[in-house]
Amino acid sequence: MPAAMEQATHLLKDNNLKITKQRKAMLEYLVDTASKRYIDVTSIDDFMRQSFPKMSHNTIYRNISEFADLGIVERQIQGDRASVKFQCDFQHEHHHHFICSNCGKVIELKDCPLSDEITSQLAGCEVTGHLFQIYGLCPECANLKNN
Amino acid sequence: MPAAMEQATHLLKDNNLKITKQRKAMLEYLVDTASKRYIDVTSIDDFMRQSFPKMSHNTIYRNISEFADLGIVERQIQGDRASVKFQCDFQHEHHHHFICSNCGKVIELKDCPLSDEITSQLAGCEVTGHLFQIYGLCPECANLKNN
DNA sequence: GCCTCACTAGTAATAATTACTATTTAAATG
DNA sequence: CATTTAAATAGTAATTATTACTAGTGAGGC
Repeated sequence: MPAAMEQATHLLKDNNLKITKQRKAMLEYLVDTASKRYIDVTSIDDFMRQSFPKMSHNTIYRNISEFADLGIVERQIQGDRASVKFQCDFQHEHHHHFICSNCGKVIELKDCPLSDEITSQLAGCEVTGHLFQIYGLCPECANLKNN
Repeated sequence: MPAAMEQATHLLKDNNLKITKQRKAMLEYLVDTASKRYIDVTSIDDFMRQSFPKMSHNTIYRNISEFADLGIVERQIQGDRASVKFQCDFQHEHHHHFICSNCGKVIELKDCPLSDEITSQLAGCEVTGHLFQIYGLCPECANLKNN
């Protein structure tokens, strides 16, 4: 079992969630397809229901929600589609991403732009989070477009 | 007529779009309520249809789209709701925002975190845009919460 | 004031997501 | 290993947000 699966199932157990066939199948699919790119929720729904015709929307959406709550996947709207990506690494240090707007692929960035200079402009505010992302075409998609 | 309305109607005319009662009413509402905060699209829909019971969803959504295309409003997903904000200033220089996750209010930031150091990590990529936003509670909402 | 084309109302369809409930199953326990 | 039980699931239906379609209307140029 790949490390990512280990970590994910561990997290489920720690939270009294059962390792069902459905969850396992979903996690495997996500590790395979959404480890380095965002994939939209409806195509997860489509795929799972093709592979397991008896699976209900409910199950898929609920599980995605739970995975997100546990930090197993990261939710985000790409373009106008609700998407998720498998968490890069559970013990990974804070970082940001370049995201290909064509294929959803992500590239990790080293820097975090949050600085004292910036937060000092926010006197009285309670800062809870931030988002920094660069968009564009990854080398592969840029090539395809220019040829 | 406030400057923002002037600019917006000018932009519409320049693009062969007519200044209809419906558009005017929507713009007025947006200038009033969405100049310094994000407001979600469904509540625009609700409000407009309360004020003008004969207005159709179609009209509201189409106009929001057109306003967005012209840069009159800025679209964004806040939490999980499609939201818009009136454009800060049409000739305003590039900047980013702190956004209150409770009330949607925005505070402008001076800095842009995009640097050569960062883009140099993206060899081969075609960068088309970026997003930098800080989230949290504005001073008012932070106060409310702590009392 | 008239004409034309963009715009709108009204209705209906679609897509994505959530709700509900009877049944099933993972996994804890004896 | 058999029993038990809370959690999860399937199946169906509802809801919510958004878009499509078409006949009729009105803004604004002439």
